[in-house]
Amino acid sequence: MENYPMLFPISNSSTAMGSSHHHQGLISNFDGQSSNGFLGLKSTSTSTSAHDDQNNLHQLQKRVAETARDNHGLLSRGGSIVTENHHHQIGDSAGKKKGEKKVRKPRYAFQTRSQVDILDDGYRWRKYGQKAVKNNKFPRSYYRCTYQGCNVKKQVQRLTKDEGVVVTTYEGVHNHPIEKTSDNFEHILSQMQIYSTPF
DNA sequence: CGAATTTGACCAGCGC
DNA sequence: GCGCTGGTCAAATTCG
Repeated sequence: MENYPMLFPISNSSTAMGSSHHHQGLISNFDGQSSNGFLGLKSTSTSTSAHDDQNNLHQLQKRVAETARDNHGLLSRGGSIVTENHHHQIGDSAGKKKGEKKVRKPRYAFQTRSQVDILDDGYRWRKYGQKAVKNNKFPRSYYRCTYQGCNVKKQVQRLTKDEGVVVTTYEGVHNHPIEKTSDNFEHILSQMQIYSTPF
């Protein structure tokens, strides 16, 4: 597709997981189990169609929640990041070794309000797949970090309704510095502050 | 010309 | 065991 110009950088950058400040979106409300937990910023439509969206999201949550409970400690209520251990050996190709077949990789999911699917977090991603999910008219995109040895995967899914809501799920941890610089929203903000500092 | 996308096929896990 | 859903690969294509 054509690359959309970044209207406004999403502040999901920073150190991703580890930031004490809360993000906009959140998907990890299993212990809280609040109905509007992951829909905090998104007003739940009174329409019954909203059920589909939630259902779809529910699946994602379910998986994440499952492992989240396992880790327990990693999941902080109110936090915007959830961890999930996933098992997969087919992919990665020549990445895994013997022994760890059921290696569960941590998965971090969070929701963001954005018009574009591609959230630039400073890393280089290569799309390796796109699948349509049921109950969702929008396809889910699968990305992978292009850094050698970095098997970090990312998938982006948006809700059928409210295309403004995008669910991004990170899998793995980057073991390399960010290529891009001065892309941090905070960094830009800082500069903006400098420029916008009244005297 | 090289790298990133696109898109269909293929495969594994799960439910019935 | 079969079929569905989700996830990945890989060839072809496009983009820079």
